[in-house]
Amino acid sequence: MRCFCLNKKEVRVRFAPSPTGYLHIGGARTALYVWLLARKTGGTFILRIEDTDRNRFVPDAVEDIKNSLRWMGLDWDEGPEAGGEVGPYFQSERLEIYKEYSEKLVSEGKAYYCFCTPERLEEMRQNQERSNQPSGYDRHCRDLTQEQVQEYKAQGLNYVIRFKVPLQGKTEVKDELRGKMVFAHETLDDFILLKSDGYPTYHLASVVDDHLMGISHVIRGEEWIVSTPRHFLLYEAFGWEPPAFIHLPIFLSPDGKGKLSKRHGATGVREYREKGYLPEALTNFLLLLGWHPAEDQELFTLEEAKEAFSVERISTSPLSFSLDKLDWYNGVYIRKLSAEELAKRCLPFLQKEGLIPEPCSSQQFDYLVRIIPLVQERIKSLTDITKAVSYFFKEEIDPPAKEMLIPKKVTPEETAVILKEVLAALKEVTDFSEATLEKTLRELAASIGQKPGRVFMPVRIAVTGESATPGLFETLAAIGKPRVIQRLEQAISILG
RNA sequence: GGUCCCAUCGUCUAGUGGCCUAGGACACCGCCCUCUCACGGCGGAGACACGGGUUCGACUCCCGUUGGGACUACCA
Repeated sequence: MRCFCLNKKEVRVRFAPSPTGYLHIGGARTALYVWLLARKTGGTFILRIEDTDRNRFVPDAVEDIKNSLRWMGLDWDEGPEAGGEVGPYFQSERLEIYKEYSEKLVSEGKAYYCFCTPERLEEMRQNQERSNQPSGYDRHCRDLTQEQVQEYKAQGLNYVIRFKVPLQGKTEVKDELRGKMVFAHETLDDFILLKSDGYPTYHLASVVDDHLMGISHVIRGEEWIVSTPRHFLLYEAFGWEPPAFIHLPIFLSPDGKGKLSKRHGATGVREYREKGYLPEALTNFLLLLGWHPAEDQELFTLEEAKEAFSVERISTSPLSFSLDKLDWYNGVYIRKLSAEELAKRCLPFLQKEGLIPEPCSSQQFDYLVRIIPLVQERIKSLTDITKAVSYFFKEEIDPPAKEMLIPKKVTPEETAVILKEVLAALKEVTDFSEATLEKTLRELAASIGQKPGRVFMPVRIAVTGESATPGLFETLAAIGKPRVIQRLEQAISILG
């Protein structure tokens, strides 16, 4: 039975991404849950940048992470730009702290200097693999004497600091969702705390920082479960009380094979943004990926999620997600937007396609706002807007193919006659409004003895070049008489 | 290989021993609405991995099997 009781002490939680790439969709889900827990409990949400890997550092990753979080509506109380009492919030600026704490463990005999070269380690690993032995450091330097250490240091050899894992016994760790897990010490090796470049490993840095920053709950991906005993061992070595741990189920690839990775399409939040997804849709989608409300409910604003969220309803099984649901959410939220708001959000996509100039005149924008309601329930992504409105903005459309203009079971000649009748009738219309156009065209169809559809379809294609469009009359009205006449004439000449 | 985690419709999930003939959502199929497409409405198909226990009674508890996954770096 899961039981999650908030301690009396204040909730301080952190999202601690590593700037080795753009904000990953899985990271975004973690950030969401962490933020939700903070907001739900009136706690503090901290953003901490774990930039301790100099080799994989990506220069604009921090910017991307901050932008993506903001785009999703997740604000942080402490961290980069926000400041805070327990900074700095970049681990690369806390090197002295890690050095101090790791040296402290060495002096207490709980950690030791290791001078093994990468080459030796590599060879050891290969031997272990070849003989099917469990992998792990062979503790070659664990029992070096003071003198040996001094000598190696004097020689200028590179060294790391390793944690001295007890040879016997076991460590019991607790996950708030999964309960207790036991790890025998024999299965743990003497992991590195401080690398030879003076940077800490994740294990050291996260434990030290979580303690120093007063973190109450660690929410992180399931891939960290097997490292948790190391972290408990560290808390114990320092004499600190460990926080509560909550491991989130990982995202599997849509084909169910392995972790979600770049091979399986978009993994970065920015990619979803560029693909025309709304932040409302993405967060709602992510919210229900691994968490479920007490009462069935599919639609959540961030505000509602803040109310409803609870750690104990997070699921534990790994999940492979399909984007179908995200597309559905996107459509739902697109339909909820006001015409003006949707127009604003679509504008960059239209400008990128060159359909609307940059900067956009107020007339252009007003026209867009007028068109939006016609296509609003027909697009499921912001990128769909360009195709949906192109014939409204273009002065001329590409001539439709002849076959396309001709309905089934109708001859080209008959189609031409119909379009000519329509052309003649529309030329007479002075009030080019939806209502008048509908009345005119319906009466015309009746007078020439044609079913409405037989008349409307060729007109639709002639004027838009598309067989699927918004309602014909509102479309004609929005395109305007001159262009409608011109496009009808173009179609008639194609048939002629 | 070793350690650990997980297991209900295709997908996300509800389910905490009798409320389950297993509920919802997306996707799928059909019908309705209709000038096309969409939206919307109605309906349909679709799952408790397997085997042992425990119990008057298991989707629910225990064990095993199988399957999936994570980790196994001077990466996080």
